[in-house]
Amino acid sequence: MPRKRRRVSNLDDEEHKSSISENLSTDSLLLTQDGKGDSSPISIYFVDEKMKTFRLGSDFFNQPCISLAKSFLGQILARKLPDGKELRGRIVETEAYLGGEDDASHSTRGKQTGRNVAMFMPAGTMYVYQIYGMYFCLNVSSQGEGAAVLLRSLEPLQSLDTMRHLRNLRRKENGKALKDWELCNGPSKLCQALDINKSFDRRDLARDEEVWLERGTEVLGDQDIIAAARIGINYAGEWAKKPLRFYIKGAKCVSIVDKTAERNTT
DNA sequence: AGAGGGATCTTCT
DNA sequence: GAAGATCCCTCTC
Repeated sequence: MPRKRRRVSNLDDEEHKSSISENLSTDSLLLTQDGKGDSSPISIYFVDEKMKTFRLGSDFFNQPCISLAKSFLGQILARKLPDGKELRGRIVETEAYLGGEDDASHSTRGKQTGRNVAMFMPAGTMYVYQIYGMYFCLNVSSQGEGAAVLLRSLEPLQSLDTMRHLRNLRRKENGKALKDWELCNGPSKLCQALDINKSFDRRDLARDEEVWLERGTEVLGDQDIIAAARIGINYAGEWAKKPLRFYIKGAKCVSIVDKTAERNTT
């Protein structure tokens, strides 16, 4: 039986030239980890002359897994397509996968395989794996052996028309049009919308030319973050219940809202 | 709003 | 050979 495969046609040409990087000020070049003031400020920015944009560097990624999972919230994931078009989205939901002790992690019990080696590579390395035979998920390795953060949802900011086009490639023609908030509200949806696939596995998010992270404009505090159980890991026993999923309270594009967790957070 | 099933194939046992 | 860090469509309440 011939396999159906829709052709990836030329992307929409509408321009969205507004550049977020141009609006970034330099007065917040320092941050304190966890906002608790218990560690000295670290420099996390550098200006990539080649790309003419601010981006978060290796120091940002080199922090403990849970800390990094929270720190991702509010930051901006940027993607440059081969045709030069830039897509951006604000990260609103992540999950921490701690490594050896974590039964839900691909790296549980220190298990290292061909698939998950990126989890053991230096902090900031992207781990992209295919799931259910047809989707991709994007993780970023953190401090800690085999630990990584799954990026689950973005609030689309730039080039939404292109994101919608990329998302529609695998959908029925008769299907309902995707709302803006549905473009990236799931781990594999964001990979579709930003055209992130297996070729990004093991690449460095701090230095890659096609995808990078920028400092968001809003400063978040602990009161803005909900901690809830992770999704789709019910097989993991006790670890399935641990509050290792983090999302921005009230954010529109969170994939699954946990009302119980929100009640217990106030 | 929620339940259920199909799609689809790599990875590891 | 089976499961899976998912998504989408359809059916029902």
